[in-house]
Amino acid sequence: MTEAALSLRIDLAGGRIGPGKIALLEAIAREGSISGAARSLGMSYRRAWELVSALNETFASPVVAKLAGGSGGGGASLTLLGQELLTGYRAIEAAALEAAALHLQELARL
Amino acid sequence: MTEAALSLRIDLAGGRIGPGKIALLEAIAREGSISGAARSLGMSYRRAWELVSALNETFASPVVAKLAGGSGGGGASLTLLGQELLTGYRAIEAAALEAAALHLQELARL
DNA sequence: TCGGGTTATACCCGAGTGGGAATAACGATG
DNA sequence: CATCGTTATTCCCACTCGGGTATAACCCGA
Repeated sequence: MTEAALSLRIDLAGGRIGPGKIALLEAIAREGSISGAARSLGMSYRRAWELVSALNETFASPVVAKLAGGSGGGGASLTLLGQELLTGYRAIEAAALEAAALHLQELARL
Repeated sequence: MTEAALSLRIDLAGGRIGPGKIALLEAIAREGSISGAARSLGMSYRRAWELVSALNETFASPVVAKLAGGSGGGGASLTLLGQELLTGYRAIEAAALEAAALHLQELARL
């Protein structure tokens, strides 16, 4: 039982990306819409929309593709860039976590 | 030139510890007082004191030893626990950074 | 006994954050 | 062309964070 958890934040040129935005991206991919993702995460639609907006501003091309109106009212999905961001972050997270696991246990028993 | 920087935050049972508190601890060790550390970091004494208070609440025993009054007005220094926390965090940071460096470069060119 | 720099603490206030609600725009489907 | 759930946007407001300020308490050394 490791009492200590590690959370990563990446500073890109366009902005910061942390666990919250990553979780939102995953929820969007899973739910198929921003509003659905917000509901799923217990977050207000307003905040989710703002986060997506910030995410899309972070890179040269958007990370989330949005569609207003249409069948089912529309929806949102990850662009290829968004999927790459997701897997990239998770890869960094996994590598960092594995490398730090030993030291983390040590620190947890302080 | 790595465009992407990584910052770590550790969630212990008693609270979270990130780059800010670690920098403060280092400044206290270097300056010998909370107020000196605050000045050094361009931070208000009020905030520095609050961070130290939060840090000391995080663990069973204090991380910063404080002394009011006395020669030079008093001062503050790191306890043994505080020094261990510092080196532990830096070790985790170094390990995580090294492990993630490759993936970070990849992500930076998105 | 006084000075001085520190810790310790309370108060006010501006800025930023984010929720809640309301409303418009959208567009495929029936 | 009406419906429906979504995106998009705008208000208002409570809460938090942190700076600034002020003041007390502290205690060694001169």
